[in-house]
Amino acid sequence: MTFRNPQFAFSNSKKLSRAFYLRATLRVARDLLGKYLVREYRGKKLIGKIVEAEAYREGDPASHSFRGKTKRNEVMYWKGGHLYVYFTYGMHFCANVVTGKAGVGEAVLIRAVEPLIGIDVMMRNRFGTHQFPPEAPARLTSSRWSGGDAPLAQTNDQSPINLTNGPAKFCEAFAIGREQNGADLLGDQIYILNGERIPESKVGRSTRIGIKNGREKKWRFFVKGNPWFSR
DNA sequence: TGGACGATCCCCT
DNA sequence: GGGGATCGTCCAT
Repeated sequence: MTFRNPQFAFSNSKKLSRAFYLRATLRVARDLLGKYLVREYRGKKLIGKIVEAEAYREGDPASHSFRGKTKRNEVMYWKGGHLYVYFTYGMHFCANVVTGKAGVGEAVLIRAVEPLIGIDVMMRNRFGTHQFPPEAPARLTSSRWSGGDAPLAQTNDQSPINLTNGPAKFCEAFAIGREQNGADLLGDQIYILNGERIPESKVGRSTRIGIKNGREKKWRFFVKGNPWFSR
C-alpha cells in the first residue's frame, strides 16, 4: 500500500522493537523493505523508506566480520538494533543495521531509501554549498567530515533520485557518519518505524553489489520498480 | 613500518 | 565502461 501523504503514514507507525532485529539476518534484510528510517537532525525529522538492503553474515567472505572482531567492526557484534557505520574508499560512509544476538557479527547494509520527509535538508546535505574556507579543495574538506556538519557531493546531478540511491549517498543525505556508529535504533537519534508491508510479489532478490568474495549469494533485497534502488 | 585495497561515487570517454 | 579521488584498516615484512 502506498500513502499519498507520507506525513500521515509515519505518524501512524510504531518504532520497531528489539525483537525485530534479533531475528535471522536474511529475514531482517527482507523485512526492512518498506520500513521508515527516521533521523533526528538539528530539530528536524529526516525520513526515508528503505527500498534496498543487503545481508552480511558470519562465515560470509564478503562480510567485515569474516576474520573476526576488530576495532572497526566491533559494533557488528553488539546485539541487534544498533547502527554500524563504517568509512570506506577514503571518503564515504555506509550504514548497517546490526542483527542477531550479542556476540554474533551480522548486519544489513542499507543501500537505498526513498526520501519522504525533510527533503530540503537532504538536498542541502548532499548538494549544498559547503562551509569550509572557499580556497580549500572540496575533496580535501569532505574527507574530514564526521557526519554532523557540512555538505559535500560534487555532482552535477541534483535530481531527487540522486539524493539517496546508494549507500554512501543515503548516509550523506541523512548526515550519518562516525558519530552515529553504535547508535541504538531504539533510541531517539536514529530509529526505524514499521512502515509499509511490501508484498512478496514486489520483493526483488539478487546478488550483492560491489563485492568480490561471496558474490554468488543472493542476499540483496529491493523493492521492484522503485525508482530509488541503486541499480 | 609499508603497501594494498575497499559493502562508493563521480566524471569522462 | 573505466579510472581517479582519498584514507583507515589490516596484514605482511
